Amino acid sequence: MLIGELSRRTGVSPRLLRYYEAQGLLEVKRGPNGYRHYDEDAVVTVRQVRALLKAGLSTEVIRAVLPCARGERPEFDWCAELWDILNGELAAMDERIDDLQRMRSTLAGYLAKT
Amino acid sequence: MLIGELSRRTGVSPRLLRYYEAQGLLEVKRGPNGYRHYDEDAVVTVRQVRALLKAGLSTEVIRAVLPCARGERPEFDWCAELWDILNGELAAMDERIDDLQRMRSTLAGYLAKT
DNA sequence: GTTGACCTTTCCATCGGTGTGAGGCCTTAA
DNA sequence: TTAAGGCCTCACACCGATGGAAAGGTCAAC
Repeated sequence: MLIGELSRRTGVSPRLLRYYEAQGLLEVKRGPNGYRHYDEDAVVTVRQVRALLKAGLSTEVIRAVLPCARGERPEFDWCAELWDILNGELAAMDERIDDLQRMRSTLAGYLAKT
Repeated sequence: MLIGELSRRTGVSPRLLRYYEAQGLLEVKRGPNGYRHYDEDAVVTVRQVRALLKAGLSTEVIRAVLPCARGERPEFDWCAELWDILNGELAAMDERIDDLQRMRSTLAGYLAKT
């Protein structure tokens, strides 16, 4: 399918689809026109990319995560390293959450004092 | 105290202290020189700002949060609104965490299948 | 009076995910 | 043949927190 259709089917702008491609997140073939031709899988891939971005991962991390998420080459040590990366991300998030919740109770305290 | 001292005492660069002021997070008086003069409270305020930033809040949200965090004017409806903002932030974070954890179990599934 | 430390403002840069627009090619239908 | 609409690349702009440089004012100490 062409980029417009993929855009419509995923709700992601063509601009971003090209960007994801440039970041190595999305494979695409070119017709003799130079037009991009995506296969069906692209829809799934784009959805995964969006989900991971929404989860706060960078495209760089996603590039590492994706092949594993797609079930390709689930090799041992390689995925273990990946696992570390993800755990690092999770830890960072947990820390942020903690900070936030601590502030929340502080604020709750101020509110209660009223 | 002058900006250099506040910077030393908080570990925050003068550049950022000026930025926080520009964002309306930090009050400061000027001497006849044009030099900024901070009072003692500024140290506490800066620490609060740093904590909230680290917790992932934007300066815009922090501007709304701060007066309440400092115990000033803890008025009802006003702080209720604030509460909504914070809950919104927390909800967004929880959602991101959820996404991330879902991806994590997906990945874990792939790993287990090996 | 000069040196050096400190302050001022203003402007430019960064990074990553996006938006937007210009200028141009391709294809199809009127 | 032309108009419309889809596609291409390239390039500039934004946001938000932060760093940094440049050019200049101020003050204290020697």
